[in-house]
Amino acid sequence: MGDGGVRQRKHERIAEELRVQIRTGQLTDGDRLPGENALMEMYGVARMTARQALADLQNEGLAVARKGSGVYVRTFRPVRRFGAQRLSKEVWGAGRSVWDADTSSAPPVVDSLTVTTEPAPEVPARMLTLSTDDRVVVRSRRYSINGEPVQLATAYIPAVLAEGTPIAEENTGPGGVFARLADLGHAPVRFTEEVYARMPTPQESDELRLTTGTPVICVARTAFAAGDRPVEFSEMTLSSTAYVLSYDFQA
Amino acid sequence: MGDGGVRQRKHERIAEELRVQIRTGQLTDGDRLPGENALMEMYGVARMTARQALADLQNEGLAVARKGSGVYVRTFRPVRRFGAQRLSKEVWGAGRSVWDADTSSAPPVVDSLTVTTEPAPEVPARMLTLSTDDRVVVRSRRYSINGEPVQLATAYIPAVLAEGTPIAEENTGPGGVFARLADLGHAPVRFTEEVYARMPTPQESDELRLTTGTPVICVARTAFAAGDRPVEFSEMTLSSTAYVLSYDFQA
DNA sequence: AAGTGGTCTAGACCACTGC
DNA sequence: CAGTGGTCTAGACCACTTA
Repeated sequence: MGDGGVRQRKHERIAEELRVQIRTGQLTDGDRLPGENALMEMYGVARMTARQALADLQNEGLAVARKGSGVYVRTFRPVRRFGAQRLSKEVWGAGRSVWDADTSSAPPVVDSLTVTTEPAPEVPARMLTLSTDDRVVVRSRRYSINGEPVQLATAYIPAVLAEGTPIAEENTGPGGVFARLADLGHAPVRFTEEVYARMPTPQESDELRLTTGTPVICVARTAFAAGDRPVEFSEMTLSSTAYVLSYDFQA
Repeated sequence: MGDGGVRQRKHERIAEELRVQIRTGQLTDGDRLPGENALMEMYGVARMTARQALADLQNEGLAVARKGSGVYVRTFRPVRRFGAQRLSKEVWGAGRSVWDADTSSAPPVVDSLTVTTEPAPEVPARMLTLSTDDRVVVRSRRYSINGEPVQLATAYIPAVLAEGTPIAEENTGPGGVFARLADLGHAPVRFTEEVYARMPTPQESDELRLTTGTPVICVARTAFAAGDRPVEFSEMTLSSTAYVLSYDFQA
C-alpha cells in the first residue's frame, strides 16, 4: 500500500495504451499493432502477458489476429442496411427480390441453398401455429457480399401451402417466396420481428468466417397473411460487422 | 502423421466436451463446471490449457467465471421486451412512462441521471439537423431491473425547444420527455430506429456489469414531430442478456 | 484454511505468412 | 527462412469465496 493508486494489471495497462492509440486515431483501420515480441520488449513482460493484452483487444472487437502475420486494428464499420422497408409490398410485389430494396452497392448473393420438407421443429411450429407432426418446407441459405458470408437464414413455410409449388423448388422465381405466397392467395400483410444479439456458436463462427469479438444479430420474423394467418417463419443470423437494422414507425 | 485424422487442439477438445454437456442438458443454467484443477487432472493438461478451454466457453457466452468460486453455466434467457409499441401515442399520451408498455414483471428503474445543456455532439447534431454550435439538452440515464443495470441511454433535445421547460429538469413529469414535447406543440409522430450489435467497451462493461462474452445492442432513435421536424435523438446501449427487441409492421 | 480463478513468468514447439 | 501468432508446459503468487 501507499503506492498512491489502484494496482493496475500489466496486461490491462498495455491494452489500455493500445486502446488509446486506436481511439485517438494514431492507429486506424488496417494498421498493424505491435506484436507479441515487440510488447514483451517494450514493457518487459512475458509472452503470455503480451498475448493477454492483445487478446483483450480482440475480444472487444478492436483488433483481429492474422496467424503468421500480425494483429491488426479493426474499426467497426457495418456495411449494409437491413430494414423494415425491405418487406414492403412494392418491393416483392413488382417481382424483384426483397434485397433490391437495400441502398448500398453490391447485393447479397445466395451462396449455398438447401430445400427440404420435414416435420416442423418446435420453434417454427409454435410460430406458425402448427403441431410438430405437421410438415414444413425448410429453405436454408447463406448470403454473401463480395464473397464474404454475412447472413445465414432459414425459412419455414407450412407444407400444406408450399408443397408442389415453386416454394419447394430451389428457384422460387421472381419476387421470391412472398410473391409465390401471394400467387397462392396468401400474400403477407403483416410481419413481426424479434431481434437479439449473442456470441456466435463455433459453427456459426465458421460459416460466417467471424473473427474473435464479433457478435451475431439474430432475427426471428413471422409473416402473416390476411386473417392473421402465419404463412412464413424465418430465423436469420447476421454478422454484426455487416449489418445495421433500421426501422421506421408511427406514434 | 498417420494418426488418422485432424489434429484437435487439446483446449478445443475439452471445450467441446463441456459444450456438449451444456447442449444436452447434463449441465444447465447455474451449474458449476469442472474447475481448472479438475480439468488438469481429468485431461492431464497444464493449467493454461484448462484455462483456455474455460475461456473459450466464456467468450461464447456459455459460462461465467466467479473469482474464488468457480465457472458456471449461463444459458441465454433475455428478460425484457423492447418493442416499437412502447412508443405508441396511447402510452405516453396518457401520462404513463413508455416503459409501462413492456409486458414482463418489474419495470426498469432510473438509477442514475444527469441533465446538462451543451453544444451538440456531432452525431446528435446531424440527426437533429443542427450545427455543432447549437445547444442541446442532454439527458443521460442508466436503467436497472431488480438492481441489475440493463441499459444506458442518452437523449438529446434541441435547447431551443427544451430550455426552460421540464425537459431540462431532472423530473420531467408524467409521460416523460415526449409528453412535454407534445405540450409544447411538438408531439412526436414518427420514429426511426437504427440497431446494431457490438462488444462493449470496458467502461460499458463496467457500468452494465457485463460478463465476458456478452455483447451489447446499440439503438439510435430519432423522433420526428409534424412536418418531419426532428425533436429528439436517443442513443441506447442495451445489455444483450436483458433484452429482446420486437417490431411489428405492415407489408 | 482450503480451494478457486486471475495474473505472471520463462521457457518450448508448431503452422503459417511474407519476403 | 525469419518472424508471427497459436498451443502447451510447469511452475509461482495473489485475491477472493466458502465453509
